[in-house]
Amino acid sequence: MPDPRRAELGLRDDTDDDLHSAAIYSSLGDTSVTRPRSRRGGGRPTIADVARKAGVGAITVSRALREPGRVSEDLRRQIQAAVEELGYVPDPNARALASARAEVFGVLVPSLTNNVFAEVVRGIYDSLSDSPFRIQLGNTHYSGLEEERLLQVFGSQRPAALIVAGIDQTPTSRRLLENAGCPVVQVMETGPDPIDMMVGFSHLDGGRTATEHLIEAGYRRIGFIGARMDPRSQRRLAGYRAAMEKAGLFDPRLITTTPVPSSVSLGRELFRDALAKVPTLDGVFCNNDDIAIGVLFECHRAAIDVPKTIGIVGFNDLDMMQVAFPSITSIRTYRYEIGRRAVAMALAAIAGDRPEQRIVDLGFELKRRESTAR
Amino acid sequence: MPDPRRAELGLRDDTDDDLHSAAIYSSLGDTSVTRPRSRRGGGRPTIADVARKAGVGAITVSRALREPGRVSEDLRRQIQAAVEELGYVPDPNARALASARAEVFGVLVPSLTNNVFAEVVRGIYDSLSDSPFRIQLGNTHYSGLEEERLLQVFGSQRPAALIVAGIDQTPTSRRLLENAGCPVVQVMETGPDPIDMMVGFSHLDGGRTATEHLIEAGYRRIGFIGARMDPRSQRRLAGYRAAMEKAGLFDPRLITTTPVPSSVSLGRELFRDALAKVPTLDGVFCNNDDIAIGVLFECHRAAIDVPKTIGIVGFNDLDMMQVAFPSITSIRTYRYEIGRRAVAMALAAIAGDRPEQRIVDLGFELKRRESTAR
DNA sequence: GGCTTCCTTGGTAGCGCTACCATCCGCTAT
DNA sequence: ATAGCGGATGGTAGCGCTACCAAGGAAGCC
Repeated sequence: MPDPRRAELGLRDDTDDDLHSAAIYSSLGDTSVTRPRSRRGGGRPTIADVARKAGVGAITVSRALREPGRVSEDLRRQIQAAVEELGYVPDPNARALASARAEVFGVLVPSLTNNVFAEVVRGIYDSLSDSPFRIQLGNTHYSGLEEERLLQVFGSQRPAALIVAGIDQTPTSRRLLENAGCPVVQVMETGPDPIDMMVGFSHLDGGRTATEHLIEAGYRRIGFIGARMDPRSQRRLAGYRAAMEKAGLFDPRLITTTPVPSSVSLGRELFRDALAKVPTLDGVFCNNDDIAIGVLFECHRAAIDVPKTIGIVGFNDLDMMQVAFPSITSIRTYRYEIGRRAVAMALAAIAGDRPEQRIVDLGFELKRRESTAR
Repeated sequence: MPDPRRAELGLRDDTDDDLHSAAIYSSLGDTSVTRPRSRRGGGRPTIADVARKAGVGAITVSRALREPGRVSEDLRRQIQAAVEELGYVPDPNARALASARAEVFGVLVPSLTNNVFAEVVRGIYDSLSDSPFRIQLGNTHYSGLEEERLLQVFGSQRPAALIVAGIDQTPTSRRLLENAGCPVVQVMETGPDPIDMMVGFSHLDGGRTATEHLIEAGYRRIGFIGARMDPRSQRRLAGYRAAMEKAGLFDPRLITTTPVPSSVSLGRELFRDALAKVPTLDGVFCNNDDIAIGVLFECHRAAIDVPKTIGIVGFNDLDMMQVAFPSITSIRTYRYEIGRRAVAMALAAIAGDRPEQRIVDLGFELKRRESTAR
């Protein structure tokens, strides 16, 4: 257990120890004069300790650890042995300070609990787990201001790469990203004007595809139900609108949205609102799957037949959608893959071979299921 | 956009600039002799720049930023002005190196996508967003070995505090945590032997309460359905077992588990297995809400009446449970609050007033709903 | 008035590491 | 042989910041 007193008093408890150690050193006629155990460090072994034990220069230890190929095998082995014996672990802070580059990926997402971003983040973590890179995750809460603040904080660490969700950065955020001096990947969406690199798909096309599917299935009074209405939701709505207008079915009263964060219960409420507004509603394209599930449950509760009376389409295709009864049609998106690809592109850029394809569109897939099988 | 060539060649592009700047400085008879623009730093303003501009010593700037109370208001204002004019942001790496303490909270969770941990993490982030602390989030994938590895990595950064999920650390992990030299909070569960501090609740009691509720509602052949079966699931199962044995209803064939990660579709499959094994099954206590939702959908599909034929209880009480049709009884847990409380305790310990209550049990609540209203 | 005490401010010396350059060695080309 | 070259190794000098100590002055005390 960590010594409570140490933390309580805000003290580091090494002063005595180290005076002590220094005394021992000098009484042994050791090299304590040239390197008295510092009063400040936690007493953990440093690269100099390893170097001394291995009988080499500190810089050679540094090289053996970072670029093993540039050190002869003999020394490498000796150094490795010394590292293990001492339990040496490099100090990332010192490393970052000396090299002016931290082995850190900065990741900015608007939400931690939204399954969609959680999947992207998981892809990022999985891709980086065997690398020396750490991850600095920031939650912007869908706020441009918060994004700017976090970018400032992250930038001060000189990260190796930055991954940010979305393409609608504020001018300030954009400038911060442009001047970050490291690869930048915008994820979740594709767009015309990347800061550096992009991985995602077109939410507009997704919304359009979902809506066209409902139209083709014979639904006519198709509502759009959306919560949160972040830029990606807006583009799905734009896709919905485009499809509806093209079919001559558009009616603004069919749209029900709220800035409130999305949830299953909200889906249920919004659907009731929508039905109250347009009793002839015969289909809904839901902003996301949580909303769609809420709609489905409300249909059950109100004994509305799905897909006969109402057709339902979701967005993202969570695992739940294929299990639901009836199973729910949704737009399958590749969140995990987006995370993986973003890391792969960033790593390539760091390694020097920047991918020539700066914008990667991973697409989506319409999963037709029972909820629209009329 | 970051200069692609810079990253491509692995070069930093400041060499020319800085020779340049140095030349300008000296031609202006500036202080370039005492501080020629370094070749290495990114050319960003340092504390020395601020100090010079404000006409004070560097250490005073440092103090003004960290302990404003110890600097006169006059100087504080001057320094603040200089900071803003230069756009100075302290380098956290240099700070950590010099103070042997990084302003970082290390957080270890077994999963990033499991809503339960996502909520805890959200609580942690929200509690820390106005503090100077950054968060280092690690995903252990429910692996003790991975936890040890991450603890090693995190420890090398000298974090200000560590928050870890669960109480079943390996001996190595436990030793690493004990020697971390910072406050440690174990979250999600409570147990008898904290490493330092704990915030959570009793999963055993939760499992028992859920099961007792089913028994009281008149169900007899009550199954346990669980996926993943991490230590917390095991304890819920133990609670189930205790309740069933006490009522003389226990039968090992009623238990259906799998080490596979939990999901809604898995819930459906496990329920089918359970029913095939025990056709007289009349209730299920589900390891978590995803499983419960899967069970509910399968009941719909198979036209099994809930709650008449089968009673369902979930665990965690996601928002969805109250919206489902029928709404699903569940054990409400306070994940977000666990995250907040863990941070509050860690911050208190850092500040010096360690909470005298080292183990905080936030409890749970049985939410009775339609799925068990027989 | 002289002394202690506290408060404010600054100088110095690192924190642990790596960039940069120098050195040394063994080898090849002439 | 000897200059030239590339690879291996090491020394030096920081990276930007803060712990530690010292100094100076104001305020309080006898």
